[in-house]
Amino acid sequence: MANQELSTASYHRHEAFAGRPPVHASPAASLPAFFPAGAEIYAQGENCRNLYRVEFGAVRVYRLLADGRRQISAFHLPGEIFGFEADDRHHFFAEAICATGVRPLPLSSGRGDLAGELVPAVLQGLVRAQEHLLVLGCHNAVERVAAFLVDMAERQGGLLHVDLPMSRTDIGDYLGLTIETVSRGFSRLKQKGIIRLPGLRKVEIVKWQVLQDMAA
Amino acid sequence: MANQELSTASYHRHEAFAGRPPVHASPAASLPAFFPAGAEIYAQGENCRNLYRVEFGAVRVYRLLADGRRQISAFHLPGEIFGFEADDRHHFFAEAICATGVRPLPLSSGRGDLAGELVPAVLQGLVRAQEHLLVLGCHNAVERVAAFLVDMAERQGGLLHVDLPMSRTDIGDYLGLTIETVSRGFSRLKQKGIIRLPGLRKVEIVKWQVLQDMAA
DNA sequence: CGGCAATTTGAAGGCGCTCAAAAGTAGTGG
DNA sequence: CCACTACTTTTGAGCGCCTTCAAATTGCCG
Repeated sequence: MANQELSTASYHRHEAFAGRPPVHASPAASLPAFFPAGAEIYAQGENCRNLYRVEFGAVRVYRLLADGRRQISAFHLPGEIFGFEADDRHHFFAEAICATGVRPLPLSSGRGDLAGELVPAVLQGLVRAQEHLLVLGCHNAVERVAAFLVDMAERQGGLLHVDLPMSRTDIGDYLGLTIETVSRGFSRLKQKGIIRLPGLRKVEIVKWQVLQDMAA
Repeated sequence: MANQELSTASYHRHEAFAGRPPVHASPAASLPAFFPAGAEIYAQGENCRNLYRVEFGAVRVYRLLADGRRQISAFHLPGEIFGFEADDRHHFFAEAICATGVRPLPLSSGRGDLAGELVPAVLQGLVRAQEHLLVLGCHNAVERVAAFLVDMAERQGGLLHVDLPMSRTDIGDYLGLTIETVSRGFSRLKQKGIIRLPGLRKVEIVKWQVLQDMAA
């Protein structure tokens, strides 16, 4: 499980960033933090110190059950804010999927340009969670994979070439499926000519409309 | 599907309320509205006029797929606020499950005691959605039913006698199961002595700890 | 009591899971 | 540059849980 994502290669690729000044300077925001692949950003039970905005890379937010089952509740891509909690404790784990830069945001600055940015971010998180609920509650395996690809494509700017920073295991734990079933989903979509797989973690969407219809 | 819930009996039980003055008088809040069982509170695509707080009864919030599949994303019980959206349109349907009173709340009153109440309510909605995601993603049929009962019991004050205003169909569409599987889940729990079923829509929890452990 | 609808129970089939093995990739060292 | 190794991903076969279809039962109200 701790795998190639921890390799020195992917780490060093962005290592220089740690010393660079913040890109989007903001009076209220702290300096960005760098996390290598697999690194923990926060853990369940920890105090909430602040929120986070992804600068580059990708983050998985998940919960664990006593018997080891894992539910990834969300992936977060650059520009997205995560780390909201109802009280002052984290109820989830957050980890960098690949080499990732994250900017801590003040938790509840009474004033500041952030105040107007936070409520929409929470609402977007709620919308995403509800969309995900629909997928888990109503969709079969292939439809879930299709919905996942459509979502990732839209969040990467609507391009037809999608980069998946996460492993099949991550996708499985996100979609409530095993890695084998996820893999079969990809294969089925490829076999039907809906997508192509130029690389292990690259997807090219050939028939966008068909894919979107499957995701319903 | 439109069933006994629409019976005149359950309607008239609370009919007198419509003419009663608001219980929790608040300068910013409108008068409460009454909805008989099965009545639509708002529909997907409608403009968001306001939020709502349940005064009595119960509400189901759901989405429909083109082929008729339904995902109930949340039930709302007295005291809870619902109707949040990311933009000015409703993306869900909301219906009264039984005879229900609902108080419309101003959408974004810049000032007023409501302002401090809204953000926690959104966050609670987010927490609930994420908890539900965990259930749909990681739990089997019996565990889902157990989790549902635990949740309902806690939201009704932690009592061991739980009233379920919703039908098995509603529960199935909430848990991503068929009504038959939901029913078998109840039967299994009853057979194991974990719950008793004094009535069709009444549950008595006998072994709280066991039930809670199943729900993980 | 009789009729209707919801719920429960039963039997058979399908989809996804488990177990297992093969194929493909990336990184390391010769 | 190529072989070797460790890992992820893919593919295959059999099984189990949930769904589907069907019938029996229960509860509710006229």
